[in-house]
Parts: sequence; C-alpha cells; structure tokens
Amino acid sequence: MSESALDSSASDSRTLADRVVARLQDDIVLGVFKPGTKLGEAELAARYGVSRGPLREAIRRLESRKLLERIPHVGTRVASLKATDLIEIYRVREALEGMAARLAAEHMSDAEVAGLWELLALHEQQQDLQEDIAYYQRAGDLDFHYRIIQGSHNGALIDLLLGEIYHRVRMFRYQFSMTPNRPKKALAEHRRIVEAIEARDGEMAELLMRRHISRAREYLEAQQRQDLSAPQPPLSERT
Amino acid sequence: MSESALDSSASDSRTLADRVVARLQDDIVLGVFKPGTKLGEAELAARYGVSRGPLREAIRRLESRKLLERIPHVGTRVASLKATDLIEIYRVREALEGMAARLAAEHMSDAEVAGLWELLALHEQQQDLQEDIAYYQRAGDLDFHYRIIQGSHNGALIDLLLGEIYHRVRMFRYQFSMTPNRPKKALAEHRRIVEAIEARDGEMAELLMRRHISRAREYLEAQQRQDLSAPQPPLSERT
DNA sequence: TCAAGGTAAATTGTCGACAATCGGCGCGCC
DNA sequence: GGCGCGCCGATTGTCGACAATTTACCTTGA
Repeated sequence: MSESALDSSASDSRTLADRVVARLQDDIVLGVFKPGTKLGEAELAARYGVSRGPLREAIRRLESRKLLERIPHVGTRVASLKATDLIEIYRVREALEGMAARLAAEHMSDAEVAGLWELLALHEQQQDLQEDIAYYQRAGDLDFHYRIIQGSHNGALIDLLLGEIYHRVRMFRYQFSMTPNRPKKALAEHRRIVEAIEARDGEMAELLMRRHISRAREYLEAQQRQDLSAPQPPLSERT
Repeated sequence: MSESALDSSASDSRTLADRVVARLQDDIVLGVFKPGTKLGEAELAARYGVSRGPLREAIRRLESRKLLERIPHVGTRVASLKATDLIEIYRVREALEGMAARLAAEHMSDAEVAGLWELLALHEQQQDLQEDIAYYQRAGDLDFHYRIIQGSHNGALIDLLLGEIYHRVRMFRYQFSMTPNRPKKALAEHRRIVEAIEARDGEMAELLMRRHISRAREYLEAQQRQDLSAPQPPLSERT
C-alpha cells in the first residue's frame, strides 16, 4: 500500500492528458516551476511533447486542485500561496483529519493498527540514527497522516483530503523548504494517537489529532507573526 | 450577498465553457438528466450549441466536482450516488460545518449575526403559514448553512464546502425528492446555534452544529436500514 | 447450441488551424 | 510633459477533422 503513497507517478496511464497531469503536478509540487511563474500553453505543450488539447485538460484539472491559478483570456500561473492560506488549510485539516482519526479508531482493522505501530517504530529508529531528519521525517509525517486518513474507510473524506488538500500542503513544504516543525514532540503525539485508535476510542483519537494539527497551526501563526515584524525574502534564500 | 446563493446561473460568463458548465450543472442537479444516464459528447455539444472542445472542459470540471463519473475511452454518466455515499458525505459535513460554526462564532461581524436572526425569523414565519413546507424549508435550510459557512471567513473551508460538497447534497435532495427530515426540530437547533454564535462561544457553536448534522445523518441511516429490509424503487416513483 | 474470435461501427482522445480577446507600445492631444 | 486613445503582437478560446480505443455484433468452429 506504500507504492508512491501520494500517487503522482503513474507511468502508463490510459490517456495522454493523465500523464501530463502527473508530470506537471510533480513539476509544480517539487518546485521546478516556482510560485507565480506564468505557464504558457504552447511552452508547456512543447515541454511535454503533446498538443495543446490534452495540456489544457491537465491545466484545468490542476486548477481545480488549487495548484494553478487561471484567469480567462490571460493565462495561468503557479499558485503562490500566502502563509495565511496555509493557516486556513490547517483549520480544515484539523476538522477533517480529526474526523478521520475518529473513524479510523472505529473502522480500522487490527492489521492496519499493527501497521501503524510498525510505521511509528520505523520513524523512531530514523530519528535516533539521524538527528537532523530532513527528508525522511517530512515524508514520514505525511505517511502517518496518510495512513490514518485511509484508515477512516470513508471515501468522501479520503477523496477530499488526498485529492484537494494534501497536494497543496506538499507544495508548501517544498516551497518554503519547511523542515517539520517539532520532530520529537510530533512523534510523541503520533504515538498517543495510535494508542487511542488501538483502544478504539474514537473520541480521544479525534481530540488528540485535532490538538496535534492545531499545535502545528499555532507554530505557523507564530512564525508568520515574526516574519511580519522582520520581513525577509519569503523563499528559500537564507543561508 | 444572497444573489443566487449557490451560483449556478451566471448568464454572461467570460468563456463558452463556463456557460456550459453552469447549464450542464443545472441539468444534472435539477434532475433533467437522471443518475446513471450516459452523456455522449456529440449529443451534449448539439444540445448546448457548442463544439466538443468547450463541452469536454465542462465535463471535466463537473467530473472533479463528483457530479459526473467518467471512464476513459468509454464515456461519462451522471453520478448515481448511493445512500451510503450520502452518509459518508454527512460525516464530512459534520466535521467541516462544525469547524465553520466555530469560526463563524469567532469571526462573524455583528451585522452578519443580525442577518442570521432575520433569516431565522423568516423561516419560523414560513413554517407557521405553511405547515407542509417542501420547497421553502429545503432552500431555507441550505441558506442557513450557507450563511454560517460564509461567516467562517475561511476561504479554504468555503471553497471546499460550497465547491465540492454542497452541489452533491443538492443533487441528492432533488433526486430523492427528500423533504427535509425534521423541520421543527431542525429549526430549534438552528436557533440554538445562532445563540452560541451570538455569544461568541465557538466551542458550543461547533458542538451544536455537529450534533445537528449528526442527527440528520442518523435519520438517513435509519431510513436506509428500512429501505434495505423493504427494497422499493429508490427514485421518486411512489404515489 | 454455445463459446470464442474477429470485424465493424460508434465514441472518445488527439491534433492543427482559425478566431477572439488581452497586454503592451507608440502616437497624438490636452 | 503627462494622459488618453488606438493599433499590433502574443496568447488563449474555439472549432472541425483525424486517429485510437472500446463495445457490440456477427461469423465460425467445436
């Protein structure tokens, strides 16, 4: 179930447009195209070796995922998300992933819970070996939340979080080269969430998950306030 | 702010595809095309008097809103939503609109709160005059939730609920010709929610909104169980 | 008679060309 | 000298035709 947890790369998708969606999304999320960059249709069509037809379809799909901003008759540019947008999204995550944790506690199979414990053990191990984290912790955190969302067994919830929310969060993390906020504390919170799920205590699981995400949001808000008082280049140009 | 609360009809939109989106969405939500109906591209293009290009764009947009189901190289049909899907959506609504109520309590202006009271008074009046309700209550209920969502002043939340969730809920209501579940009780619950918002008690507002939606979901679940035991034509063919 | 294979029609996916609209530039007027 | 107007290039929106894939039907054989 861990095959490229957040889809992206489906090499032989049925239609051309699907492949362009995957490639263009990667280029956006991974930062090949910086936020605010204008993307001309002809230019992109040449880059991906397709006609403008499928390319336009890809653009519309990524626009509906809020990864691109388009103005009719003018053009499309990579969505440049402000810190306030990210904070708004964290409110949504708090509500949605809280519910996901509750449903996961009610509906996850015992095997899935066991898998969560294994994932946690892996994260602790990586944390011990490599104190500065970086990539692993980032992907791992995503993977943890990803599994709980899947564990809710609620299709609508899964579609919303994985289809509309998570791509944007991923983009943020790459753009701001955000090292996860509070590695050790986050890991401890993850463990408590799994405990609640294992105990089939949905209410507790939701409470803990909401608190977990809420703390991340508060960290972001504090960071934003200090950025406002000392406005420095928002991107990754600080040695 | 109440001009066509759930958009749909923008008569002179900038691009052709936008107009087709609006018209096709109306035809789907209002039941002109029944769920499961196969929609051929040529057929639709003729119906709306456009080429297949803009039509395909419209189809993709409505597909991303979950109003259409498409299979590559096969075709698109009107999304036929099962009762279990609706129940899943209500879980999402519970989480999302609960958060919306909390944020509304924190961020709504006094004028907006006053507007909520006026809306409630209008609903009570209509309820007194016309005991059997039907349309007014249905639209009114939507309008109440709509306003609280807007009152959250959270763009991400608003986009999600109004752009991804509410169209599907509307479609359900028309398809099953669902008379609102519990008119009087719902109205009383609405009043208590507004009281909490006016008192700026976000926690209470969220709790009440979640309970409100949760009860509607439980009603749906009970209805589904009795439908399963006595399976009758699910659509509107009962005199 | 039924199953399996192939073929043909219909539908969707893709492409290149044409038309409409917007932003930028220079000219003229105040 | 500054402001407004109109033209021009560039980009996007739209269209019709061609190619690819699927489905349904028909034929053929066991």
